[in-house]
Amino acid sequence: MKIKAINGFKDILLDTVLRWQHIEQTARDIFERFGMREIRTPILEKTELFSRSIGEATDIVEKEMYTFTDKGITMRPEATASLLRAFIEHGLHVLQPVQRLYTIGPMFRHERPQKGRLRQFHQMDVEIIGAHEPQVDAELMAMGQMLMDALGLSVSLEINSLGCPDCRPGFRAHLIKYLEERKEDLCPDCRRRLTINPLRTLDCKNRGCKALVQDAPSILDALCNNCSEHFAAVEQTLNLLGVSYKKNRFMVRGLDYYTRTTFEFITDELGAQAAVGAGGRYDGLIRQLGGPDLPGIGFALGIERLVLLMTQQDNCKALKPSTDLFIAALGKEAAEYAAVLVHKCREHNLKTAMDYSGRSLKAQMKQAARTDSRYTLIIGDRELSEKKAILRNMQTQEQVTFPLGESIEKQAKKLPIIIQS
RNA sequence: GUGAGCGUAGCUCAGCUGGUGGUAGCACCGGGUUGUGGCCUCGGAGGUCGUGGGUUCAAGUCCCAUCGCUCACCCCA
Repeated sequence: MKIKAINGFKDILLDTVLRWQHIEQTARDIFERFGMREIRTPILEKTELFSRSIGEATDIVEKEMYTFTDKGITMRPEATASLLRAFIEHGLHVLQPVQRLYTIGPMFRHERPQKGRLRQFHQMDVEIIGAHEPQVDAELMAMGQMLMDALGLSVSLEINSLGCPDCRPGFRAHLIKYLEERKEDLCPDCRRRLTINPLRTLDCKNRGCKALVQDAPSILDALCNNCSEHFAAVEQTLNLLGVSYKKNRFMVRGLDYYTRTTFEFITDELGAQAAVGAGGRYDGLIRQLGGPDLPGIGFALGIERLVLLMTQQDNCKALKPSTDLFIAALGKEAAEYAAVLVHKCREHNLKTAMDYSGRSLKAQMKQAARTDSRYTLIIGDRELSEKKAILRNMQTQEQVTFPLGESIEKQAKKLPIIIQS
């Protein structure tokens, strides 16, 4: 029996890795322009950390966590909880009134895999802790949009407010009342949601529910003055920054800790998975986890989903591996000579390759083409005795003589100058 | 957890109502080009048809089971 990777866990191969690297590098660059600092936290945490932050009754905590039940530890299903734990544990708030943090890494959820959804998936997670100002909410969204633009991805930004402990319960009661009166018209899932998480009905894909919910009370009308002003200021700042967005009063969040502003970067090109990034404000969470009473806001981007989108929107043509120089050797002595020259060239910063199998020149040229080599240096025993190798520009097909008279060290210094000019 | 679909070469796939596994495409190796890649051309290598049972003279094909994968629901990045 062949051993294969387990379901929902994927190898990331060769060219695909280049897309990952490009996404991560672009993200780090932009995050750091916004003053974000990277932190890295362990993958395993006390189970309680997640149940307390994400919410005891959420699907994630109820049935999706990889938990070592005998040890009371869990593989993180998301990053915010871990990041806040580290923030609190190390008292990072005393270093700066506002901390801007990001982390990149794998998350684990035991869900049924499908397109854009895996059991081990990767997120880039950004959090701003200690700022309650709505400008920060908008700034974070603007940063997300900047990243999407830099990656050449076309997605849309939707925003909503979920209110706060002052106004959400009232709205919730209102909504329940409205839905109860129309219970017969709801899909079976929504009837179940009514008791577990009534806000979720706003998000239902069922056509009947969608229509029904159109006339349901709107959370945006139910916000208290503070939340309402906050949301208005977020909108105003987005407008000032030139970030386009759409208000979506039906957008809800799966995790319990969200308050006020929530937002999603969405696409309709990933099958059933719409969100490539999502987040929001969580003003009570840090205190709830035993830390100082500080507000926070953050969001996560799904790297696999970005890679899929990027591949689908065809924005990765330029991402190809290449080699500066391929050295083709013919004959035993030439091969020995070439092996040393290859090593020296690498010391001088050239991406250099050769083939040790002693195959025909044709085969070696083919290999050079396959590695997308810019130049090929041909050294046969004949060239060796005449102290003149042939340097071929693979693109223009021009060939010049390259003298082998000097020491290998000197040649290795000269080659980069020729090749990089 | 629920539902549907699919497992044939490294990859993408043909294979009709059962009758000897494809000169298929891509990739790989070699020749045509006596020492020059991409294009062309010729050849070569590569398979327990996911696995186990059953029906049959005969199963890649039909039936059952099992494993795996995919997509969708739920939920979510």
